Amino acid sequence: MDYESVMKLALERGFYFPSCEVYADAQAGFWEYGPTGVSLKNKFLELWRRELIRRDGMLEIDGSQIMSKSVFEASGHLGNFADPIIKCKKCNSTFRADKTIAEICQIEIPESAELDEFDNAINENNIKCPRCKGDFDKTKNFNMMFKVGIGPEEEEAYLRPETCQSIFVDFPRLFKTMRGKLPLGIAQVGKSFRNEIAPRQSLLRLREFYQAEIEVFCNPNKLDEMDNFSEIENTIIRIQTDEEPVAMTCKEAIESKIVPNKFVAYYLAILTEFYEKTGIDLTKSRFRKLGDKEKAFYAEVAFDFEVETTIGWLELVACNYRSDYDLSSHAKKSKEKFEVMDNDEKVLPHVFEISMGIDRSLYTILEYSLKDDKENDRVVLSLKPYLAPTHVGILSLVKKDGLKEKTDEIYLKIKRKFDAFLDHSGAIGRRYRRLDEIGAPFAITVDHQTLEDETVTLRRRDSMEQERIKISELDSILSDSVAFP
RNA sequence: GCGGAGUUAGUCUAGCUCGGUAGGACGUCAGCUUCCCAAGCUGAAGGUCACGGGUUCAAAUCCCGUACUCCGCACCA
Repeated sequence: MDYESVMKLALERGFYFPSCEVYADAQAGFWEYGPTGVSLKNKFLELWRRELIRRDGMLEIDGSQIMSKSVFEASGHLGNFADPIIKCKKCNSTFRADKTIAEICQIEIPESAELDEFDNAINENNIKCPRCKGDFDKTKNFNMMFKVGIGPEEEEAYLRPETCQSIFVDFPRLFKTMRGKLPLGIAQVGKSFRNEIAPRQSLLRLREFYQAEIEVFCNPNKLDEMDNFSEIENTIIRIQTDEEPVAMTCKEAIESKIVPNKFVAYYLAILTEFYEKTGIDLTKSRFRKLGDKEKAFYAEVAFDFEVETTIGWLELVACNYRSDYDLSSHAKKSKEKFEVMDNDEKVLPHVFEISMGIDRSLYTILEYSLKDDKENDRVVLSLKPYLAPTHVGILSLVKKDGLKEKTDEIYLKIKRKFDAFLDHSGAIGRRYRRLDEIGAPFAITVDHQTLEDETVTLRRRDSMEQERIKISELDSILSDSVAFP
């Protein structure tokens, strides 16, 4: 289904909606998750933990969202995460200073240069606004990080623009106290903040957004010594280096040198196996190998995991080989030791990062799951049962003759263990349709026969078929059906 | 940030040209019906018409500004 339909579902059924919407000064790029959205998000993250964190024995931490200035001096964000911009005094158009100067008079000034250099170049070459020929104001730095003032002195600090910096900064302590051994994955789920110029399309371009990041620390001399490579050597990954994505096994990817080493291949594979289980159609996905110009400032090799949606290819995960960029910068700045022992070898670990956009992933799952079932005149959210915000609807066919009481009794029995929704009111068909829309895979209905033989009907969302089951079997049937794979 | 279009109840929308203080559909809730796939009947709740200002006796309607949403451009670890 298309973006508009997903948006409508999100607003009507409580998946997500604009932040502060009752106030006129609400800023763009901030969205809230409602009850169904939170439930979906929690289950998505549980799947992520199972398929990546536990599978690989990673450590998960939860760091501060506000971090000190030094962190971002070391990480390079204060210098590199900013663009020099110039604004036309007449028509208010904004341009990148470096790009505009290069375009008009072929002078290359690095974007990290002092701001005076841009102003001088503009004055000396008499550069005017390309749109209206007006004069430019002085060059300003637009940094995408949100600055915050700490305490009464308003000391300078920043909201993190990516969650991984706390993983790097915490690495020495975690490695020591958690008895770390390379390769070691450290993961974090949390919010990151970027002051986007033009946030767009609800969850797809936010100023405050969720990331699930994994940083795998490794010995750079042992990138092909990956014991568990055999687990995934036949896993098919789709890689795009030129025009079209090509499906190949991890073994083939290594042999053809499209993926540089077994270490990177292993993580691309387990990431693929994770997304397979979210219900997204992986034949519509690709790992796009980024060229030098597209890569982030810290990346040596980069693959973006992208999925084709109705609004185009969408980047869900950035996989970057960051080498020792982060650990060596933090070591230098903080004067702490970041080297660790790998058997008898002292190494400064390299880092491979799997940086997942949670909000974009959830949107994509919704888009792939939402179906317009014209035959039955309904909209169905065919989520995997283990991702469904509500597992089961508990319904009374009618309220009288003690059916309501019997239904309440069953609900009480299972509501702590499953995400169950109790509903007595309205026509039964209407209640089924409502459950279809929030993706509840099952509904059980109490009818007159229930009172005679302790059985209920179990209705399946996708097929709309019903079967009669004993109430005593309900727990085990549901447990099996909504269990994670 | 620039340009264009838009904003009326949870959702879709009528009314705007030609000013006279909001109407429908769906959805929601309650009751009747007691019924296995959005049925029917009765009733109800829900809108200071995005926000702020102006013109006017009177503004959803005309004018100005702002915000947000969508599209295009630019930007995008």
